[in-house]
Amino acid sequence: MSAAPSVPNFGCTCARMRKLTRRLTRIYDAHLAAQAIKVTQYSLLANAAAGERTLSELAAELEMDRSTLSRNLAPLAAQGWVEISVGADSRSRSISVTAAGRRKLKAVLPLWRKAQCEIESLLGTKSVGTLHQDIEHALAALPMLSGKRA
Amino acid sequence: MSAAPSVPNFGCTCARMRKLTRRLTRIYDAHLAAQAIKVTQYSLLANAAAGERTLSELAAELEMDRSTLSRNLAPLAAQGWVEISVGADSRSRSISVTAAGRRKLKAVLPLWRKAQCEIESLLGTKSVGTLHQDIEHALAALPMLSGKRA
DNA sequence: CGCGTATAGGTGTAGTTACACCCATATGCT
DNA sequence: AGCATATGGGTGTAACTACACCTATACGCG
Repeated sequence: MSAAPSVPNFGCTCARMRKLTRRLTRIYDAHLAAQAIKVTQYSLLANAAAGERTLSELAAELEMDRSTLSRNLAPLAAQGWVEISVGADSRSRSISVTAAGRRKLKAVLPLWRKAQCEIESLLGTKSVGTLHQDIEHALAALPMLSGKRA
Repeated sequence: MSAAPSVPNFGCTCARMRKLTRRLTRIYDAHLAAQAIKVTQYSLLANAAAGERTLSELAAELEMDRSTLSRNLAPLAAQGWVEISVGADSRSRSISVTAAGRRKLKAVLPLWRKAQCEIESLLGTKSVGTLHQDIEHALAALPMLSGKRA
């Protein structure tokens, strides 16, 4: 099926991805609501907890515009979960997760796990696996196009 | 691999989806930029072109919050691509694509096609197929959770 | 040392997304 | 007819996303 892409709506990979992303985000957010945190924030916090890095480094990892990351960090900083300090290079900002941030991560983890388990039980562990593989394959094959070209 | 979901970042389906969605959106947007339209807007316009419907009906199809759709339609209406008129039920709004909107769709289609073809050639037609299948499967299996519960 | 350029972040602007809440209208029941 | 309730949309608020552009700092070269 779908020999040539002629019907945009049904065949648009981006639109489909976005639709599923909306659905997934709502499901995760519903689970995490009890801890008053969104899946986007939890994910960002968890990434930041992997080690202190500059804003640019973290943005590159997440393939997110630096300005986007800057703004997404703001609510986390406001809650005291991350600290944004001036780095060695005084132009740069060093992002680190605070003790409160680590406590928050611990508190949210079981809720995230429940969400993830729900997804896996609804989709089947196997399906989730292939979905992850597909995503990984796409991330490996597609150009990043992030921020500035070259 | 990934027996039990213990490492949130790497195993979070939502985070992975969001990351790939960011990447895809940037790629499509780069192609569509020549026609000064975003893939989200093009997709919405194409959906709306399938037939005149109320805002709620369209929102249900797209699984988008009604307020979200309302706001996403605003720029399209501002460009004169869609018309938002009062429906039979005077509380409702009827969304229809204008002649200009259809012309726009025609003009953008080749750009969208180029984007979609680039994706398919980078990923492989087969991979895109399985990705679409996985997405479809997920959309069929996961609860909508949209708007108001029940 | 000083100047030109490159780099790190922030701001302005704009669009995407959703929840809570409000207003207006429609509907149903008495 | 009249009131209670349900439903369709809009607004307020807040977060996510990115591009263009600006500022400040760093770095390299003469």
